[in-house]
Amino acid sequence: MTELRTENSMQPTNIGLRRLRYFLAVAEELHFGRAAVRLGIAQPALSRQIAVLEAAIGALLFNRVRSKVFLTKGGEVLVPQARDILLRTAEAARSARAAAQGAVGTFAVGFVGSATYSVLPGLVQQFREMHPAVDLTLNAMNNAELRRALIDRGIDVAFARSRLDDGEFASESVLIEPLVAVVPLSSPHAQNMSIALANLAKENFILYPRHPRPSFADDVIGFCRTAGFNPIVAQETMDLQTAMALVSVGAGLSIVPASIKQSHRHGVAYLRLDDADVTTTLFMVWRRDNRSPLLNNFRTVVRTRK
Amino acid sequence: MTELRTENSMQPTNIGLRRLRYFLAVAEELHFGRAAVRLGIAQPALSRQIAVLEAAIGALLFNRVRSKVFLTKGGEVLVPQARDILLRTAEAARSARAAAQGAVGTFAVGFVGSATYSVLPGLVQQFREMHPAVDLTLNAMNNAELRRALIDRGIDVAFARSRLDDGEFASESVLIEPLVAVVPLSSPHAQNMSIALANLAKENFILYPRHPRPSFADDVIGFCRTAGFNPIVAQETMDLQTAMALVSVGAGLSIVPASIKQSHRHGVAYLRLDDADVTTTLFMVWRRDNRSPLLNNFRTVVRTRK
DNA sequence: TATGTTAATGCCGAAAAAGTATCAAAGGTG
DNA sequence: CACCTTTGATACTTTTTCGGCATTAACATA
Repeated sequence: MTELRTENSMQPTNIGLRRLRYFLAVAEELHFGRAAVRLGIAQPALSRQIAVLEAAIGALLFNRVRSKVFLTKGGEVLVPQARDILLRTAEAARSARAAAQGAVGTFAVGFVGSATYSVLPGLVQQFREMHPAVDLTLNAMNNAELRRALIDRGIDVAFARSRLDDGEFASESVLIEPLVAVVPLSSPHAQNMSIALANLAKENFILYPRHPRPSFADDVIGFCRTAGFNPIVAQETMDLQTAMALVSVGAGLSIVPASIKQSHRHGVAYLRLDDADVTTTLFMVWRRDNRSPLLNNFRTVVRTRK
Repeated sequence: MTELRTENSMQPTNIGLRRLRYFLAVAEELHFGRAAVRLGIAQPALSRQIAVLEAAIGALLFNRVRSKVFLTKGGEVLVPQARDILLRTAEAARSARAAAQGAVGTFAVGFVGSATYSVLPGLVQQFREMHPAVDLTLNAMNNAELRRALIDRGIDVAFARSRLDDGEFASESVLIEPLVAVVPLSSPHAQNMSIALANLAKENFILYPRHPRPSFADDVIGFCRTAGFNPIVAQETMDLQTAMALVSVGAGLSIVPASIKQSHRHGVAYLRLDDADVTTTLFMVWRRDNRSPLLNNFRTVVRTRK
């Protein structure tokens, strides 16, 4: 995150942000045609750009097993990094513009990726409207990184699925949401509106993230045990999007926060879980000794939002 | 770092990795003509690409004042982020390829940015030649992040300018190098081969990094105090490259590790410092309980390299 | 005022990307 | 098994972007 010489050894200039966006679209749809529609381009153009990207990287990113597309191991590794790069690019542009226009203050928000599906986008937008001159930055991290960033004062608030318990921190519950099961449309369960976890004991589970443990995947395993079974873990993915993509092609089912339903995905059905207390809570966490007035303003936005 | 939805709100598709590379070249040279030569393109093409980038970001990145080019505040903010994005892109491609080819193991190296000028590139290259199937990843961090990453086992070894003292860590000095003063060619001192710090008491110092403190900047201040004066800090920059660029246009002088001399920069001269013990040491740090055989192999490379 | 330096502009050709049409391979169906 | 559907790849054309060269504009300096 600091300086690094530029000149040497950044060879394959054939990667490009556009191609990374295209790659992510295909990775998320696992379908060239639909990905092309989503990107607003024709399918042949997409096929070729992916081919160019694969050549630049020096490895196949997708297995085209006739009429089905899967991520290769390499593609799976690339997905979260590509998202990260695109996010950082957007953030870099934002913060550069803010700095150029003479930002009055800065306010840094850290969050777990899954928070982007629920309240976070609205909160950020509202705060930015109220404080256009403040350079609000966003940073996706896991729980361990969030805790460290709070301690180091690298961020002002964290949105996490735990309180990151620490005597120095204060926290507040922002959103309690139920978990839902995501199943392929081809599954017999897809007809139902809801299901009990116990009925999924024989199914293949796709869990995430693979690292770092303990993670959301362990919470899901815990709920299954409470329901009286150990889930069959067919696959572990690095992130939620990859898990959803695998569900959509019938590789198994996954358990996700209900807010994910907002991101419409082809080929999957969402089932309410009948089990009680199968929920996940999003917390806002901050340092008690943070006296920034922006923190108070931000908390006000969060509270009035609810 | 983790998942994040892609579809919405990543608007200005006009940024592009190529333009970021161009931007960095201009930022480092502070001169369109020389930057164009370095990039192997003509100057008008460069001017226009920078203009496109500025339009995409929505702010001027350079002040073109009287045939001198300066970074605006926005440009200064963008520099380290652009470097970070390019580095991450290269790393993403590397790790995806390694994963696709079935990496036998992974080995993560963290480092402070200034280490890229000395032994680190050679070590990495040598290790990769010896272990082509190992996915060696690189990550630039500051000291606080390095310590945390070691504790969290996010990296296997750290290269830092301190031992990151911790009972769990072992460390080894890799390189002790003198500091040198960097002055504009226009400075009267530029004629000399060396100088005593005390003779710089009246000069404007450009220090880095601005964050996080304590940092290398504080070390430099400490050396000056030992030499009997408090330096006049004309400017603090976010990174070494920006500091060097400011030196080259006459904004002041800076104190940097001697290995920086390898990156040839126009308009500056490097002066040895006569003062004794004005040095900086690069340490390799790792966890005592890390039993990875790759760690031992890496240490062997480091030792035989010396 | 003349001259030199340096970034911006105009214009044109080259390269990259996207569109349309079409093909080929795999799976499903009667 | 013939036939149809689905889906990604290929061929070819059009559009857009990028870069080069020549020139200009803005300063600075002699």
